[in-house]
Amino acid sequence: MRFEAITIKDIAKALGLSTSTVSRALRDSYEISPKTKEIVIKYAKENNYSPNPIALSLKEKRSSSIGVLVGEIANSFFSQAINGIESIAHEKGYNVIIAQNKEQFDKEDSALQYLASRSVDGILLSVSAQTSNFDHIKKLYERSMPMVSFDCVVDFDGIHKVIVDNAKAAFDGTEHLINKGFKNIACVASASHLSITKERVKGYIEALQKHNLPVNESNIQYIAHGGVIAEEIYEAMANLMKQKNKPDALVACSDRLTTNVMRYCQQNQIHIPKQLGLIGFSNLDLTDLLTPSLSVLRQPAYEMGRTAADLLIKMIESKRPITDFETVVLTSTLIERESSVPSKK
Amino acid sequence: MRFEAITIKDIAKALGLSTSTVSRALRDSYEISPKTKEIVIKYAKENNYSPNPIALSLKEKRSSSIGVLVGEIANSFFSQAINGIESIAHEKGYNVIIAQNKEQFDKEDSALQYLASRSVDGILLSVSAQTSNFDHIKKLYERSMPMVSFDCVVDFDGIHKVIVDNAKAAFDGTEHLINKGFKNIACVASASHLSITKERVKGYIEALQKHNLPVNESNIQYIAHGGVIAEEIYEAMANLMKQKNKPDALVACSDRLTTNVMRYCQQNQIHIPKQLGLIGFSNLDLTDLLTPSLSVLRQPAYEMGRTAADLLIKMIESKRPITDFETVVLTSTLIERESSVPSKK
DNA sequence: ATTTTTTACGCAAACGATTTCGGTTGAAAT
DNA sequence: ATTTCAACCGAAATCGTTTGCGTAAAAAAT
Repeated sequence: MRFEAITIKDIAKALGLSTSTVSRALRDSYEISPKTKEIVIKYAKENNYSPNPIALSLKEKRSSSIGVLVGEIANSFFSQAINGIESIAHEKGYNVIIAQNKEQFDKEDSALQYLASRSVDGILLSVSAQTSNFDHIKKLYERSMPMVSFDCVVDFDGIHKVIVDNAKAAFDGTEHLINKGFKNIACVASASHLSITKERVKGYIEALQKHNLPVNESNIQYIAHGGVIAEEIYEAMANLMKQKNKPDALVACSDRLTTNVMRYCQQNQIHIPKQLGLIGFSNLDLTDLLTPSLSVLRQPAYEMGRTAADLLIKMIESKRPITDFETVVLTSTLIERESSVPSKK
Repeated sequence: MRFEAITIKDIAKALGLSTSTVSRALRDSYEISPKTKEIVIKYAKENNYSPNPIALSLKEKRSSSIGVLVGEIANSFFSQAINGIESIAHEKGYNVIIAQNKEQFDKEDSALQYLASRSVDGILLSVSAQTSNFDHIKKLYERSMPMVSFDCVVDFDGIHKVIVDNAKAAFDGTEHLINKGFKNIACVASASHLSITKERVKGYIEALQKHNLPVNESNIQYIAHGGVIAEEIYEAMANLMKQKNKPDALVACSDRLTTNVMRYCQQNQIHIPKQLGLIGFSNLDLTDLLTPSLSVLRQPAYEMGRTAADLLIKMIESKRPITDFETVVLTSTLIERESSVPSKK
């Protein structure tokens, strides 16, 4: 059983006209008499005709759809970003095909092939935590597939990027902890090769240095899969906490990391913020409901999605090849709550 | 700038063959000599040819894509269900187009038109909280668009449905509270006209009746937008708590409702579970981290997605019209945590 | 050597829509 | 009466692919 729609041919036959006349009447061409137009439009409306988008795509050589490739839609940041992407895409007549990489390189690769083969007009992507080689992306890009990278961006030039002020956000978060009196601050970040990780760790280090605090390499833990595997974080936390000089606070560099750090602390009776101050990157809606309520560095996910989609569609619709590539940097927000403020005693 | 792929025509021209020969060679037809096949396949591989899916869609009258229309992807239940849908869809060669209704009728309607006009081969849908009239869905369905309804299902027959044992889940949740010693249990549910709401409220009432507890209509609050507007819940909670005979426990009938009930209690210094026991439907990953940790009724979202997608694809690929419609009922799980257990004192 | 069968390939139509080009009216202008 | 020119409409190409049908040449059978 398949959905059978009425075609322009059916209308032509029913009305004793040619398909070209019907097509022109529906597109309100000046070559068609008002009378004929009226008849055609009336008939089309009555039989709720709508043009077959596939036939149109074939003719126009465009599918009016864009692909979005992200870590996982269950991630609040991404679902918010997707909302932003869709708001722009729908406004401009594109539909959105979503694919997930689950922070795995091979899934990213196959999803990318998949999107390209489904002939999307362009792709928005945030690379997986496992991705250190960008050949698969470059290859597609060099075959002139319009692309915009956002959040976890690719590390080569010649492509639009939309990010937040990662270094500054991490700097602010770290400095915030310092200002609250914490002295030995650890950092849990995603895979070390990611630009986003490098920037955030850089901000963390700079804040320590500004305040003349020692930078201890063993206080920086990198999580290969970006937090989707909880055990990796538990292990990292165990490494941190078994040190002689245990950290008294921690900056977590992504959503998954932040929540899994909390989970570890809860399971191991580490009191936040008494034994460990915590601030983390997070776009979760529930951070205010946690105990303690979570101080977060929040990214403007919706805006990032909108910006990235806007850049992509401009690129798709541009007549000439783009040679001028932007890196749009949006600002994140520090929301101070309980987890980063030592309990007064 | 647009992504230009190599076509079968290009190969034909380059190799001095006809397009039909190339097509057949690539599809390994017996009519083509091994030699020719080899040449064609080699050339195709070298120039990484892949068939244009749009042309194929036009020819085959199918797009190999299915639409999914849900409340919002930021909702954990839906993002998990979508993961299940994608797992089946990709396995069977379909891609997934996601649309959101944001629990609004008009958005649902336009998204539905949108999906149909994008010529998806079938649609999976969970209706919005505002939807009490199903004409827009029926119309599409009668034009023989394959559809499967899941979670928040339509209220007419002749369509596959995938749901959980809503009444039983609510019954179990309510009985659980009763067994923990709560006596005056309220219920916060989504829009009253939804089948899912009716069933859950039914289960709630049955549990009260089984245990000879009075059913107090004013203890049942219906939330028109299903929880996306926090104020509606705050108002409902205020209504409940201003009663002379305040409830001592509460069953919340969806994710958003549950978390917003918690938020209300936190803002109004109502202690859970001391002043109000709480159990709620939720598929959030963080419910264990909340304070108190949240007792939940968890739906098998991933499995529901898989089941619904499987039914839909079977329907799409069926030769004959389906006349036998299933309602698959999966079981939800009660996870007991702190929010539903009175603090011992 | 002639006929029959196979093998291997090309032609053309089809899917649904748009668009270029061309043709037929009828009326106005000369 | 002839020319001109709108106004209106149709035929056909096009997008990329598949597929039924036709057919040349080669192989096999007579």
